[in-house]
Amino acid sequence: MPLETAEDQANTPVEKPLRRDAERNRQLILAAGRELFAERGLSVTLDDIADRAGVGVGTVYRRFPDRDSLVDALFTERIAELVASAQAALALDDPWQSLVQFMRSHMRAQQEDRAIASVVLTNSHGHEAVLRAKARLQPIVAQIVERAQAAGVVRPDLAISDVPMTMLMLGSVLDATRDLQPDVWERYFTIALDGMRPTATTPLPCAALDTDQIPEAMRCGLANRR
Amino acid sequence: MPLETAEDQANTPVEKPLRRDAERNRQLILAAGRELFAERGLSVTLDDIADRAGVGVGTVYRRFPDRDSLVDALFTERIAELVASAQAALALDDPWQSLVQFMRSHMRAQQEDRAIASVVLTNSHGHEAVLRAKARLQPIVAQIVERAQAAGVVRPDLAISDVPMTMLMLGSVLDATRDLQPDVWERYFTIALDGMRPTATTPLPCAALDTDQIPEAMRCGLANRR
DNA sequence: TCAAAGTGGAGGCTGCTTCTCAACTTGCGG
DNA sequence: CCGCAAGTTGAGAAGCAGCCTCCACTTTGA
Repeated sequence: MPLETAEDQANTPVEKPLRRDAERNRQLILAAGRELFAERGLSVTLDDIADRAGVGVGTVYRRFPDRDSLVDALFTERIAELVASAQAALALDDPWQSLVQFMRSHMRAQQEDRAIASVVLTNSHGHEAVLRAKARLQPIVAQIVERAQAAGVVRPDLAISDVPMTMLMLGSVLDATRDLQPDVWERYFTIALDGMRPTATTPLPCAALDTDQIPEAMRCGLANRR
Repeated sequence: MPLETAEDQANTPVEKPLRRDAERNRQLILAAGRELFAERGLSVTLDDIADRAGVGVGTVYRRFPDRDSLVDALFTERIAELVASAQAALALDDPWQSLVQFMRSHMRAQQEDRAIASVVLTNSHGHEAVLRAKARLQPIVAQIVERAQAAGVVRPDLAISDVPMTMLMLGSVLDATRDLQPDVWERYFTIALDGMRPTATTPLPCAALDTDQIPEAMRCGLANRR
């Protein structure tokens, strides 16, 4: 039996180092993808990205067999940043500020990058890398909400699933207004937060979605944003 | 000089009565359009509508030169209903209930008809008939909000434009959840309403959109819903 | 009865995206 | 400095979806 290759040993494909020009192009493509996804959302075409990167489409397809591979490469890191900021939020002493800060940093991320909501909230984009990154997010959110609830700083009928749904809602405002007045979402963010406090006690008239219904809901709610 | 035709006199094209079969088909097309727009939103194609109506595409195009003519024919009446329910809301004694009832009936309309938000909130669909119908809505909404403000039943920094924006937000929840649990929007409706009450006093951190920016915002925010 | 009105739906057109391929260029180990 | 594997390119194939036209045919009603 022959010696195993590094690839076999690690079970992750070795990246035999790319030729220098190829690596340079890869970086150009990643940079272009980052910019374009941020500016115009997930609906940009790989042709657009090739143009912006100053390379041919063929080069893009050689490096990233499909759009999701590129998404994977680009968003794993962005999501890790979100996870980090969620952890930072969770580390705050004040359970209410913890929730507020988490939601706000999520919204800021959406404001800076049109595509991030689609990737984070649905399961329709990217491959395993993105999935794994997202898997770390959900329990932190749950902790943040549960802690707020235990501390009595949110209305008692608030559910975990209300947080992503609120993100979705505010995201629609963001999309509508980013070209006119990119900060207006903060008005509705404030309204939503005030509506979540325990002082706002009109009982919520309907059961919340289960957390496991959220991906499906987001798939529908963001279908249009690609 | 020949006698003027009725058309010239009225400046509205006379509808010389259609042949019986043609009129029957027209009704079939309208019914199909109503159903399909309600079920699937404005993005249904005229081909789809022809199928549902059981007529050929050609027949649809003969009767309605473009999608917007059909939208005009279908939504003028729906919008008139909205105007009526807004007036009914305005007629209530309690200024707060007035606002709540208006918004709720608007949401109900959205729940029953996927297309109505796109038609009512943007200026991108339909022709003059729809425009004229909508023109009657805006001043009523303004009155409802102003009265609520004068009575001190909403936070003082609430703007008129916050109402359509809230509709947009809640609409995104509705779209996301209608197939899972069509009433969940009421949770977020409640949260939003609680956040609009004067007890919720975190000051709104950003100026509201002008009412005349609303159509543009809605055009962006609903672009995806067609 | 028959001209005018109306019909259907295959198919042309346009516009968009994804992805391929064959001819060409470049980097680098020997 | 050479040769070739690796890389590049971009036109265009292929596929799809929607919009709308056209004309041989049917139906209506004066």
